[in-house]
Amino acid sequence: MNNKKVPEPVISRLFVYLRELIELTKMNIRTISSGELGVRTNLSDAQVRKDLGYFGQFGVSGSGYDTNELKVALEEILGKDKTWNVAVVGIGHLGGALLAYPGFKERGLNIVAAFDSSKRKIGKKIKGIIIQSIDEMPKTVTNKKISIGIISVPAKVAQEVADKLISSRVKHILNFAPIALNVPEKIKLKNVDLSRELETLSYFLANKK
Amino acid sequence: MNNKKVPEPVISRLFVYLRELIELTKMNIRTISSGELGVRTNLSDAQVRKDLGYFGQFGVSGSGYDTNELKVALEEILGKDKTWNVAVVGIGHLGGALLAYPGFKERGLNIVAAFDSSKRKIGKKIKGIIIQSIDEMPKTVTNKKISIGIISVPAKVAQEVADKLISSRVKHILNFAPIALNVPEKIKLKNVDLSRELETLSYFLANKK
DNA sequence: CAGAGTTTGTGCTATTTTTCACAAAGTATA
DNA sequence: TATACTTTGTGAAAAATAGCACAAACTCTG
Ligand SMILES: NC(=O)c1ccc[n+]([C@@H]2O[C@H](COP(=O)([O-])OP(=O)(O)OC[C@H]3O[C@@H](n4cnc5c(N)ncnc54)[C@H](O)[C@@H]3O)[C@@H](O)[C@H]2O)c1
Ligand SMILES: NC(=O)c1ccc[n+]([C@@H]2O[C@H](COP(=O)([O-])OP(=O)(O)OC[C@H]3O[C@@H](n4cnc5c(N)ncnc54)[C@H](O)[C@@H]3O)[C@@H](O)[C@H]2O)c1
Repeated sequence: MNNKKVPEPVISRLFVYLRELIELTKMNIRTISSGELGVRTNLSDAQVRKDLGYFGQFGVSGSGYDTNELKVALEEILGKDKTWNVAVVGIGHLGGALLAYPGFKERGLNIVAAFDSSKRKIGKKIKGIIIQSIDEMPKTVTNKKISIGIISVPAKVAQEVADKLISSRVKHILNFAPIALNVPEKIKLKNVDLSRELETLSYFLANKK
Repeated sequence: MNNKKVPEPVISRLFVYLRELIELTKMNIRTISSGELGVRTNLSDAQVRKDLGYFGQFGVSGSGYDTNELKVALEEILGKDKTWNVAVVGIGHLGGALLAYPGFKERGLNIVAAFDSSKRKIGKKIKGIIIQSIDEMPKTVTNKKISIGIISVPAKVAQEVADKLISSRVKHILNFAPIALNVPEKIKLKNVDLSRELETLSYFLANKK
């Protein structure tokens, strides 16, 4: 165990290990080596060990990691014993897909509120959640203890939606709009830029050797 | 201009610069400094200049970059003069959202085919595209010159879908299923793991200082 | 056109992240 | 219990990425 701050890529990979460990325990596989875990996650054995090394010593020389023990340890480290409430803003194609996805809840991320500006949509119920007007955001965020906001509105209104989320006291934001948002230091902002991912692939087509 | 290989994060950012330059030219802003471009994209001025430096010298000391000139140069570098054909496999919530998104076409990424395994869906038409059976993939990929495949099927069938795409001669893959896929070296694979993005945010909630 | 002010391009430095590589600690076998 | 494996944990090296800082190049102003 060391005390250095943990790089974000490490955190991100821990979720991948955890996901795999959940599968392994379901399959009743009791131990796994860093090498095998690496194969299953497309990462190197050294990477697996180094990542875990940020949080302690979980393995046994010669045999590897106890899958259940490591799973429990990672759940603890990653806060998987807790659940978090999430709001989605912009219930269009993407927002609707997010609302419909059961995988978030399975991972302790409960979408408990949905907001949109369209008169046609407000009041409609999707997957048990009533779409609300933006005006109700501050009240709802407080009442429902929402800590994460997802932005899936068009780019040109994304900044104002971000500001509204922040003034409503959401802690962190996941943004799908293809635009750079400005948020205060303390707010953790993650961007998912789908066009950019696809475009990057197209670059390799255009510049193939 | 230097000859070193271009890091992928650089490529990715060039698309962000380009997007901004398109806005700037629309707004009839003729020149922009690296500093200002950095502010607009949440990047440092040095980063902007370094990134551009991989491809040449585009700026003018004392005044900055000609927006239109740089836009044209980036379009050339990034292959934006060409268009690419894309197939989506798995027309569920997410696949449907991707099909409906007009932004891809605007960026030269044409979704020209959709595949699903569900009898209920095959034959149905979404946004002008008829959903086909997986069996038709090899023929369609060839006929429609599809070079990128998007995987939006459940994780447990994602590998077989990837294999099918590859044997159908798709060049690169964008994968939304939360699982590590194995693909040949020459295939560029990008993963978008939405749960992981959200979970990473929840980590910072669980471990806030 | 001289002097003040801007901004680029880039070598160098710093930081972050990954990989290497091996002693130490365990397991398995007989 | 000895011997041959296997696998961990981790410093130290390497690679990848980002940031600094400044001479050189250009603009602007009076
Ligand atoms: N759908 C995709 O596959 C895709 C791909 C890449 C990027 N994106 C990005 O994701 C975002 C959402 O995409 P989408 O396809 O779901 O768009 P969409 O048009 O289907 O949905 C946008 C929704 O936001 C709502 N909205 C508009 N202004 C609002 C406001 N001020 N407050 C609250 N709600 C508001 C609209 O009523 C609509 O329901 C966009 O920024 C888009 O660029 C989407
Ligand atoms: N929707 C989300 O917000 C979200 C979030 C995170 C991750 N994901 C991931 O994205 C993927 C798609 O999610 P979704 O919500 O669209 O799921 P979905 O269930 O709505 O759609 C999946 C589609 O794939 C089709 N399918 C199943 N097996 C197939 C096969 N062998 N060949 C072709 N098509 C097949 C199904 O018929 C269905 O239409 C999943 O891997 C999911 O884990 C989705």
